[in-house]
Amino acid sequence: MFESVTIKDIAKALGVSTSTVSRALNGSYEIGTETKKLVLEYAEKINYRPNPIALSLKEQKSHSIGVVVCEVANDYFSQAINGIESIAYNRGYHVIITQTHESFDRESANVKHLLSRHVDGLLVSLSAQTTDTSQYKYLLDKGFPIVFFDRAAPDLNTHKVIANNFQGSFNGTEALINSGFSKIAHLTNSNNLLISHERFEGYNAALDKHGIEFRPEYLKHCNHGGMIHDEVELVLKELLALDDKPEAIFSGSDRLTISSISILKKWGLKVPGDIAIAGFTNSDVVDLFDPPLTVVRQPAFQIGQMATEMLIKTIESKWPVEEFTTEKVETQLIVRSSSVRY
Amino acid sequence: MFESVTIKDIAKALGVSTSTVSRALNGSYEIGTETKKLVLEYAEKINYRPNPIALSLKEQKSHSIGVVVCEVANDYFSQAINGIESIAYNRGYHVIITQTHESFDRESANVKHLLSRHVDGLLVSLSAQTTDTSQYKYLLDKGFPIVFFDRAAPDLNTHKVIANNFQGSFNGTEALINSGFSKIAHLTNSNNLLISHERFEGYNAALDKHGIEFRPEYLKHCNHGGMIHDEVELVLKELLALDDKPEAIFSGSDRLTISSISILKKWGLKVPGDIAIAGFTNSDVVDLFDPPLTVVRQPAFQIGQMATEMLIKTIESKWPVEEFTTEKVETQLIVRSSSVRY
DNA sequence: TTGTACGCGTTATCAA
DNA sequence: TTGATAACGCGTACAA
Repeated sequence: MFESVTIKDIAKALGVSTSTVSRALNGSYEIGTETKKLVLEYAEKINYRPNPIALSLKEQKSHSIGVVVCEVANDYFSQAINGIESIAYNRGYHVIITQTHESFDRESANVKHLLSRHVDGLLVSLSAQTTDTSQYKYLLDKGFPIVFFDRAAPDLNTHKVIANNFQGSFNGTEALINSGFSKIAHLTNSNNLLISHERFEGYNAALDKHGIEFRPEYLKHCNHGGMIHDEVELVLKELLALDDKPEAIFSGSDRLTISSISILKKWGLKVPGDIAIAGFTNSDVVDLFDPPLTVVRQPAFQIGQMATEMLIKTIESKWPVEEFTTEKVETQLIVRSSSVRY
Repeated sequence: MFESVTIKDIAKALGVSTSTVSRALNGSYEIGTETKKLVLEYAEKINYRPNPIALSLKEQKSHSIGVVVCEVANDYFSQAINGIESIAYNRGYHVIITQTHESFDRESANVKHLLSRHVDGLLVSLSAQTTDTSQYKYLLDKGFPIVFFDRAAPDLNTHKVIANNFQGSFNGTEALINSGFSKIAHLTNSNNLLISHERFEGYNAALDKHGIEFRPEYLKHCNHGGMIHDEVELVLKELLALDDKPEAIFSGSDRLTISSISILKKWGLKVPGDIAIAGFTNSDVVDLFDPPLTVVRQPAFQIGQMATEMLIKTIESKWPVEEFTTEKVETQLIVRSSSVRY
């Protein structure tokens, strides 16, 4: 079953040359019909499978794609990887996953490692720390296929697949406003990330639409410098120490949403009640919170699929791609009682 | 950066032969000290990286390991994959992940696919549907390295890494008993899975220790035949229709725990209150349930790491392994107020 | 100490 | 229509 049958074995068994076998297998027409049939039947019989490694060496393609994400054990990314796998599998690619743990150094090391593995292309979601995108620029300039998903580099000219962060954030914030809150803080990821900007804009636009003035002291970033829990704790302390405390928080990330609730509960505050929370998350158990959480969900699986399709298309197109597209995928707002004013 | 530098390039640049370069790079001592130095310095300078594909072809090793799990987007498995990746990465292996979605057919297709990819070994967690393990037996008999983790085949003689399901289940059930429940149902995975047996035994032993009689009608399996949600709904209906309804449920799986709570809440039942729940899960947000859930957590990351280490050790040992080990990893009981009797 | 030649499995090019 | 051969990048047995 796993000991490899090669075209040599077939050639020897059938008394033909390896090139004949190769031609028969690859459907080339410059071959005798009966010879072809013979080879195909025998190949089928002994369950011949071409050796992908030899193919790779020959074609100078690894048929693998590299994935750079911050964390695998994360609802959003595990769902995205699911989507990536599903497409890659069908197209005959395999996927090498690497994690940055939000560190720029690990991110560059991962990219180098993947390159030394001769991956045919890269699927990247930037780390929160990353500001220097020159390595990607370098690769892109040489025509190396890279597709960014979710956390894209704003200045790089390539394919991108991202959620409609503006709209998602707008909707989530508006849900809080609709249930009577006007003092709404915004807790979000590193300012380095484009998604943070987009989500802030959505938040801001929602305030604007409802005639609520934006207060700079209500905007808090977490840069994932150290332990996320400590960072969130600090930021929440600052928010609660304000003269005019926020009544609600709209959170721009899964991890921040969960951390916040956890900390606030630890402090004995009721969520909602003392303070309401809504935010981005892809966890499917937040529905079971009491009360269930109002969330903005990203179509992670679909984003993974789209990015992978784009990447493979880019890899397999012989001509350098001229037109880069940015796909925006709609988010889903799920309003639950957690954003209802008590 | 990504255009490959080969030993040929180095040889040409330095006016030596490729074998000299190869020898210098591989630290062979039958080479002139200054030649060696020269080569190494130049290789470093132009950032030479051996082509892993050529190496694979030469060595008849792919330096990759295949992973078979039911689902990536699952707390337990994404954490396990994290562990797998961390070890594999360090040891120079990469990881090809496939999903069964609990289907036996997909499982065998995945194994075949991984084999045709020439993976050096397999890390397998069986699908809930799988009863026929002959394909693994066949491979193992040929000396192909396979390590099972979590969901192992009882009848196969190979390395296994599993959580101490008995103890975990015992502890979880006892936590419910300690808070005053005696009518405790057990909801668990397919009877095909060894872990289901072990978990049932743990549950049973806890009842036994506390002089509680086991009732067959309190034991319910979910076979993942169709939609898990529907299956759980059916099973819960049966439990609640009993003359002597259970006061608590000890659940033997992440998905079942979450589904149950979701359905019971949908029916307007309070959890706990009307019925208490405790169970296996690796989700880290169940702490935020109100009240927080009593759970048994598996050290998924560690299990992934151990399984990968074992597999790589098996792959790299030239002699067929005689002694197969079964590693038991302790689970962690986290008692929360959800198992307190109201 | 170094260079030449071969093989790993495959496809492509050329010759027969 | 088919076969022999080179090439992909590497390591290594063997020859020098």
